[in-house]
Amino acid sequence: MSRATTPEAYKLLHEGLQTLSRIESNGIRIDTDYLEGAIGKTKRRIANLYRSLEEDEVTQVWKTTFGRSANFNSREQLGEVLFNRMGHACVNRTPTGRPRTDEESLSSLSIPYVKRFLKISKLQKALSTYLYGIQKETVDGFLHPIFSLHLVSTFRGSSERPNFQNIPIRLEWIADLIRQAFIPRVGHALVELDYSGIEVGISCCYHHDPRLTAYVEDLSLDMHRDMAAECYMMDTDQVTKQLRYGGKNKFIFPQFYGDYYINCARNLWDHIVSGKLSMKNGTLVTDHLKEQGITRLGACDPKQKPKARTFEKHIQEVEANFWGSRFKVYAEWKEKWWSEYQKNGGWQTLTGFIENGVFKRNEAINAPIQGSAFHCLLWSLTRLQKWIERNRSGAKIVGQIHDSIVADVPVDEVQDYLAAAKKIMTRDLARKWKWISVPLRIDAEIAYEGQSWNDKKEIKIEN
DNA sequence: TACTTCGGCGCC
DNA sequence: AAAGGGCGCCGAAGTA
Repeated sequence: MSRATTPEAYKLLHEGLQTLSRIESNGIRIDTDYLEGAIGKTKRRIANLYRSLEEDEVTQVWKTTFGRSANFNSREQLGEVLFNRMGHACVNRTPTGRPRTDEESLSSLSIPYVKRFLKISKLQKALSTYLYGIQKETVDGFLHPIFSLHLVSTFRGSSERPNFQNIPIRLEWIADLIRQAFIPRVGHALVELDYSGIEVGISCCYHHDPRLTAYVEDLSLDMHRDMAAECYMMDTDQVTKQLRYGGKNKFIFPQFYGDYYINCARNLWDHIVSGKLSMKNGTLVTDHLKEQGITRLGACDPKQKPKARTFEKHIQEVEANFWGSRFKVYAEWKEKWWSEYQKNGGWQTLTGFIENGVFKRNEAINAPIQGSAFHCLLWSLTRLQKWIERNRSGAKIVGQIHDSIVADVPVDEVQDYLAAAKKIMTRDLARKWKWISVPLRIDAEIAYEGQSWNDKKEIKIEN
């Protein structure tokens, strides 16, 4: 059970919902010709890949195992073929005891068939969830995703039919395929504004950890680079973009979400091994770690104590330092927040919402941060929509992705829109909520007329 | 045919 | 002491 307790909290949701209705009504323009072509091409690519596997031994075993009911899309059947018929060792199982057949488990087998199977899976996901998913919801060249405020336990928003909040972006070749379908209206540009590091910033408003606050305040500091250096035991000036990515997405964020050293060690290790990553000076990171006395990952078994000279042991120490020293105040806040929740059965967020119910430790600690961060976005969204109406702007907000706002803006209004949005999202919001104790920053990206969402490039905001 | 569960995977 | 926060959508497989 959760409620908007204060009048401001109620107003935030009430107005937010009206804004989201406007966004749904606006819709985003879709290049339907492109979509049709991309669907055809992707279908042919998938068919060709399957054809190239017809002679493979795995295909033959698959046929003798399943006969008429063979389904070469089925991961469950693949698991049966590989692990029970062909004798490959299954190291990963799901909670129900079935062999795990996710990308990570399968790619570690290094079987040519499997490599191609995974490629087909990626294309199939792109085709069914995205290309077809977008096409079947497009009406007269526009897509109108639904945006809700009542479905997420943390008070974040959600999106469906289709989900506008999980359009591929991480893998370039998939992003290329999907995002080209999203285009600006005639005479418009797509403008995307996102709060940089809003959840980390809002977390500081709860725990006031001085070291984390310093990272947020001082742009010359770089937490992700620093933690990559510590995890991979190198100087900060040896950290490449990819290694920084590992520090950020395989250590810092998982740690903030409540993960622990065993998973982090595994993922950090896999990151450098499967990517064959090097330091800036060209040395392979695995070779470098060897020089530092670390030759292997370690058992990564929760029941075993990590052994000396393993990467697992090292990351355990990094973790201990992370919470015991570096972000000690944050760690103390987590304990306090958790025990207060256990005592009271709920909490109140900085944005004026009361949340009651049964929560696990990690959920209780993350929910207020995630929800309050989204409320920053939601407030900005309504203010921006009001600015658009008041100024008779031709800008149309077309979507929201948790910490970002996507709008379709007349080309000659772009600078006005950017200036107004920056004022609202940073200065006005900080004035509205006095508890915001860190600087608010936004980044802007733009895709011009004739381009697509896939072409968005960073753009400076003039004050 | 309709529905549920599971595993998997896309995003923040 | 426990051990990854939040979603929506897909196909496969089983059940009603």
